[in-house]
Amino acid sequence: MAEIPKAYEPQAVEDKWYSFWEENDCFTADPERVSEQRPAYSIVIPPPNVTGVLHMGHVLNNTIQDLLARKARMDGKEVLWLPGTDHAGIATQSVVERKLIKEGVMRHRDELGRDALLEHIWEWKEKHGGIIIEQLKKLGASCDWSRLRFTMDEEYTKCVQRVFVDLYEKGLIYRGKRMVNWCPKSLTALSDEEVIMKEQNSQLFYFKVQVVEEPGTWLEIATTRPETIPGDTAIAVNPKDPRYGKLIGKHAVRPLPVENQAHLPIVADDHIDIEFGTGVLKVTPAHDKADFEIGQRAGVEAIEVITADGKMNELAGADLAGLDRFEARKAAAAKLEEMGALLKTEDYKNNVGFSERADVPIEPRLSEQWFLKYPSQQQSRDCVANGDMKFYPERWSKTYDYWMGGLQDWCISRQLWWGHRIPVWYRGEEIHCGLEAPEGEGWEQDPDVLDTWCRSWLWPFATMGWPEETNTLKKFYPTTDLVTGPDIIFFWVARMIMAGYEWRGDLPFRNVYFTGIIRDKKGRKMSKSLGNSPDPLELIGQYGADALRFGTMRSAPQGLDVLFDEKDVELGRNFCNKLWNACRFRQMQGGETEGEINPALLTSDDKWILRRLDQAIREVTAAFEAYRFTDATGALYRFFWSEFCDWYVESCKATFFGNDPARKANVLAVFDFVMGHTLRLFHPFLPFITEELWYGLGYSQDMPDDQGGKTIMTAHWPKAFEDDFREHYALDDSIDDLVDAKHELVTAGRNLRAIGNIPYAKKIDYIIKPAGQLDPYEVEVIKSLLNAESLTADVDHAPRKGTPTARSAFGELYLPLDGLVDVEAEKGRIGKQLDKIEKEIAKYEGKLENKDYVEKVPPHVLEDAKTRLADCREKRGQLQQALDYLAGA
RNA sequence: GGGCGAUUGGCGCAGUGGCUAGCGCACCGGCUUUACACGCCGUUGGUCGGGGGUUCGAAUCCCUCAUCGCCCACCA
Repeated sequence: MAEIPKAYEPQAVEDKWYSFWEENDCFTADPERVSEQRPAYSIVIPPPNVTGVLHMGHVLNNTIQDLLARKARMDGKEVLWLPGTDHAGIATQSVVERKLIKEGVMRHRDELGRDALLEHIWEWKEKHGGIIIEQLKKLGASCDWSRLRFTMDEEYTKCVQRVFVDLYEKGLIYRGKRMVNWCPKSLTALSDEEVIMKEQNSQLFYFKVQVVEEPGTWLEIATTRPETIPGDTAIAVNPKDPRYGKLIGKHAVRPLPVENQAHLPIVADDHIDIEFGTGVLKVTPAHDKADFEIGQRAGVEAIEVITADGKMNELAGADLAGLDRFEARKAAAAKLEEMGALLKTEDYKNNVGFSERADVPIEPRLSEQWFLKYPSQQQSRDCVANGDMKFYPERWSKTYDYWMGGLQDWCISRQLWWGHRIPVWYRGEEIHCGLEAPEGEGWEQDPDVLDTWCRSWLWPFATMGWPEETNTLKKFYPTTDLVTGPDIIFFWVARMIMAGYEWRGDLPFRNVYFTGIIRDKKGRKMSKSLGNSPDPLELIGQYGADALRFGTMRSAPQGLDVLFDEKDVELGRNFCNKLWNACRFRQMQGGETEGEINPALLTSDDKWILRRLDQAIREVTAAFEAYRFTDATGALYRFFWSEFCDWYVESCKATFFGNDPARKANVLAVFDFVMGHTLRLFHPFLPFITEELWYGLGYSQDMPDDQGGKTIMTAHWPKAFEDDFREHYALDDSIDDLVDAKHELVTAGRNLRAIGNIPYAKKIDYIIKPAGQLDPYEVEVIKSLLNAESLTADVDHAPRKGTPTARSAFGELYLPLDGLVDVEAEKGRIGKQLDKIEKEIAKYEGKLENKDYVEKVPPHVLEDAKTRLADCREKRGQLQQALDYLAGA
């Protein structure tokens, strides 16, 4: 740190140290090093989409992971932070398909064929796949890049197929024609979790049907989907409904299609809500989940009238066939009206399921798909309920438990090409499930691929070499922490837990930290269309990665959404600069680095800052244990800025600019001790600048050279002071009282300047009347902190009238100036304080006069109240005296 | 329809029965004080969403209402 710039310049520093860490294998986990003394710590990254770019959500999520990883290294653990990317089935395929269509390469994927399309996607992946990884490095992420995985890697693919085969053999996977959520745009089935319910402004159509057996009797039906009438195969009513009981078992005429007006049985079903609409439901088993079940119970057939891409087919009749489902709705309503069957239409708000990716209404559809019965359900549910696995914030465990209690089979096949092919082969009626195609001619592999999450759920162990019992797997599984968003608690977290138990016989991670959602400062979700989503790389360029990390962490309380404001990053930048300059100041004082601290020469301020440091270590360490990162940054911010810089460093100046070399050397030693600890406490949050300063100040000298040199990355995490340490340096409680009183006096003394309207730079004379024995050092420091020309200690000082006075337990401070005081303003100020004190006194007097209070309150509270009252009365006396001084001035 | 969360000075948050309700930002006033104007010093500002209850004592516990947000749910 020969030439230290006045302001911290992050760019060069960041690149330099990241390369250094990588070159020295600082991020590489070695299972061989794991031992009882060196426990393993592991965390797997939630793999970002391979073609994605870094956004603020990634910043939040990965900063937290990096904090945990770096803290664990400093705790002396062998750390594996395992990175990777996800191939993101539908998302990636749609992006590439759109691009190819735009470029005129194809109009539809069928033109190109499976292999050619996959080639294009791989090409795209190679081109854009590395971006996000490089961006994570910019953020400072200390991942073990030598273990980078991709969900479409050959080995990973093997794992996915192996799992499928295993589940198939266990009888947990089956194929069946069932109702699934069908996306008419992506032409694939979706799991329930991929369907988003949205409220829609729809219409409720009322129409009538004639009862066959009772001419003249009509049933009124309310529906939102008249276009599916041709697919109706029954009419259902509630058996308890007195209006319709006698009609059960009879038939009604289905009005559409006009060329085939079938007779439908009127059936009873408890599911029907008597209150809703007319209490009569048209049953369309092929196009509604509930209707499908009613149809099954009633034993009626299912007639499909809508095609895979959402159009009406021939069975819908001449009037509707070929129309899009939404056009058909209008056409069907019009037809009913024409027939005189439409009674009325009402505006109606209902919830409609949308495809998460394609954002079009899904179509419940009868389709041949693969389904999975979740394995290891009970264990997975129990481990969270009984606390073996902990969720932070804890409340998500309720959500988890609720979902685990209502598991439905999972539709895992997708009619896409980009993904893991289902390892099943067919030949005529024959079916074979296995990793390889069976011997012989004519076998055709199932064309479908597996749901994205059906691969992601193996992430914690499939990335570690499973099914081989690799050292990595042995030492680092189960992982320690998982950091993810609560939006994928079902998609991913729950399924990983089940997979972990099923194939490893153990939970996949011990703690799950759920981040909040990043929003803008107005609380809106970040989105491209709103343009409120800042580019993290730009922020890093402008403020530095440390600033971004610190700012984000500082505003991300556990369990709440993060209202992100660029101001936070600016604050992080300012903070780094403050840290930089404090170290720069140290550097300017010269002297030996990290000298021995001599207990005999410690000043009250030295002891005080050591005590504050001890407190900060405790707070930050506790905050880490509770995953409360805002608390950690808050404690550090306060300690470093308010306590260390504002008070300690300022008080050091009395010594640094004085002429007591022994004391100066000692203060420097304390400074280095505190700074060395402070840098380490900051390192997980501010990896770059702390490393730069660690080296710059020479604190790395005593570090063991066994790993990547003398980096702060592996410096030991500070420990709270032991008793013998406190005794050795005489860090007893009385220090706080002394120094607090001193600070109070100084603040009050500075205030006297404001009263006298004297600029801080102007050297002035103060007189102090100490309350007790006064150490010359204290006089020196107070003088320095007040920027006083002189500070005369005078036990017997009797101030003249009109003298502004400041006081604390330390003593009284006078500013003997004439004509500079706005007496009335000062009287008002003191009067205000007096009012406050009077209220306080009244409150405590009231309390202490209350018999119940005195009898029932715990002794220490009673004592506190008495002390407090006495203090207030004394203060009142002082204030009154101050008023006296002013009077007559 | 169920469940969860939030409601504390202008903004964002801390504070889960007991000292004077804290912090950051913003605001206001003053400072080119030789680490830092990405800074320093000093102020101002809150009857803790409303109501009720328990208690010697409530921001904190209970009940209730309100507003906002999220999740779950097959009323067509």
